[in-house]
Amino acid sequence: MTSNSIRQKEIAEKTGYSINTVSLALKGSPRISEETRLKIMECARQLNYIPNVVARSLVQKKTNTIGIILTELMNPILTETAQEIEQLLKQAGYNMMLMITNFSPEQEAEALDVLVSRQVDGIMMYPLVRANFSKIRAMHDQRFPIVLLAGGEYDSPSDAVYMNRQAGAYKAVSHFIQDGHRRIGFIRGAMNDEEKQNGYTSALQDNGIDFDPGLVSIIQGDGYKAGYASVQSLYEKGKATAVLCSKDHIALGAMRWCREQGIRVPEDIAFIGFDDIAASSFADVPLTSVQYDVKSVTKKATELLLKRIEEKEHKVGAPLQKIAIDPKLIIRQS
Amino acid sequence: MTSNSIRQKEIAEKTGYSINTVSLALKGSPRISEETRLKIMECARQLNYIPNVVARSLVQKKTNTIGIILTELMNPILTETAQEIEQLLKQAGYNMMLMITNFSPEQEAEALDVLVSRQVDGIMMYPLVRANFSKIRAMHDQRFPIVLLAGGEYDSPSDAVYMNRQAGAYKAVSHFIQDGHRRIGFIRGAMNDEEKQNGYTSALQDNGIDFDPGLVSIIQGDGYKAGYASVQSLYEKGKATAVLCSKDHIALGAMRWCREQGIRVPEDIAFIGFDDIAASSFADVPLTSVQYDVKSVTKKATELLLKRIEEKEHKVGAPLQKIAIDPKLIIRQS
DNA sequence: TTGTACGCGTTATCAG
DNA sequence: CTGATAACGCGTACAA
Repeated sequence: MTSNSIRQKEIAEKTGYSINTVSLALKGSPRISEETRLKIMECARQLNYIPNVVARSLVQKKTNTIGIILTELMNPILTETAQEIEQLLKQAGYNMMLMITNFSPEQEAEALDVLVSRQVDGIMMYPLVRANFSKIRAMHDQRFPIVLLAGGEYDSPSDAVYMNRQAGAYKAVSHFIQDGHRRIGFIRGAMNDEEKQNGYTSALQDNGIDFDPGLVSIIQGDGYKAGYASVQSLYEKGKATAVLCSKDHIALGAMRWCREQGIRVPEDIAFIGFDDIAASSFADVPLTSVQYDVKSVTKKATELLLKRIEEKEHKVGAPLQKIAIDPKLIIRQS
Repeated sequence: MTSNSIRQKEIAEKTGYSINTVSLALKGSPRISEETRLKIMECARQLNYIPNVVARSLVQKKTNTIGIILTELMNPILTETAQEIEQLLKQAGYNMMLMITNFSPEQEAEALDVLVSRQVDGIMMYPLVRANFSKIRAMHDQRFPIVLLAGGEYDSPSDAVYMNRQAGAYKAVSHFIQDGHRRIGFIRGAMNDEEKQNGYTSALQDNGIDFDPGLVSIIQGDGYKAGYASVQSLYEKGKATAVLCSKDHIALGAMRWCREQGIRVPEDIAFIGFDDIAASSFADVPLTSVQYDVKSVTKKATELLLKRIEEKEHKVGAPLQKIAIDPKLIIRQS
């Protein structure tokens, strides 16, 4: 695009060879003699030749671009996810087109369309809701490589790699129960926390504890503030002695409130969060947390996606694959 | 790329019109009759036609893609920067190719090359070091639209939008001095904090305070841990009564150490950080901080970049532009 | 070892 | 209003 943009044509004219020879020489084809190859390479270097990947993509039907669709970036899990994927893809010779949906089903659908029209070789996405599952299923059925980064509870319409959130919640609640807790609260977001709640309720059930809707609090907005504001009702209303929070931020906010009220953690009330963010280990009372293993998820997901792309190139069929990664409970003092 | 990938050719055959007519009809050209336009649109919808943007880009010499180069993503400022830019670009009809350099000059240079070869319409970057300035200058001189997101202190080789870090540090130190502090420490990272140090030293100088190298601590690695570990030496060695930290994380870590030691903030030692991250307002002693106004920076930068792209399309010349945004000092209790 | 001819899917130019 | 025809820059057969 730069004004001095030079193409293979120019270096062909300059060296006296045909465009074809230039093309072959530049990619080091053995069919070109060492001598002319060097001559051409040297000329290309002097003219500062930069290949036009768009043209190459058109003829090769391959862009070496992967689309990434995330609901947001400010969530530390997704921040790390994006960064890890970028690194892994780069190592494999791919680049990344990033799309943020802001939790909007319309933007999610739009992102899928845009990426397809841009001929990306594959898509990784952190899906929002079921809203676009039919679309995703259709793409998968047409053998478009698409890997979801979540999808435990539901019938994934495509390949998926995910942390088993339900198992994580189950582990956390079981840990509370082992410590003697019977009245266990749960603070969760309005969306996307169904799996965690399933783990919460089934752990209660398996231990013969009745589910009390009054011990579940659904919050909105910033986790820290909402945790700070919502824990009071659980503490007073049901006298919960332990609270599972669907995010560490929520737990940290709640613990802040407790400290200000002179309520001791974990003696008076215990907490477990999700995701094991950095701040959790540094909290006044280091927070026990269900770890989200970003590196494992992104690694598996990238491997799976690249495998799908390769399979497609070789027209190999393969069944839908779902990879669940079991979270660890990082036990600290809360 | 999907197996059923259908092109304008198919819908031309299906409807009996020429490829050309199809192309024009699909983009709603007034030169096509309403009737045939509807017929063609309907057919396209039925066949689920999706335009091939790669082919379009090749002929139009425009990809509607912007390259973003960042040193990392885990820094909350950059996380928000990436997210904001994505939103702004999307609104303007562009998509974003994201590259992370991991603070490596080689990766930064590589990223520039890749983006150019991918024919992006422009680049926004958070530059690492001067290592690639000559390359950037060359690109800018060839009228390649490229906007830097930092670049106060040095002679930017290209258009730039940035927070005036030096002014921020100056404000912070002046604030300390107004409060009666004379022994003011500075904890900074090994790289990219020269501007802040310049502001620090010039504020000292302007107030007749001698610069004491012993009061400057250069740290490495995670800010929180490093702040926690490094503040002791400043407190003991020089009995600093106030410390400017080049990041909020550092200040938060340092304040944590103080609390554990029974040192009162701000009575025994005061702190100011940089960037005003969310956690700062929630700290036990809410942290005074030099705010980084991400939204302003990204907005100005995007506007400037898109203007440059337009100018280039219309072959208009324009002088290099540098936009500095003055940071606010968010005064809290620390 | 090298050159010719054609195609990738779309838009742009010019006739009709 | 519509249709040929030629680009865009590169890669791949096939021929020489």
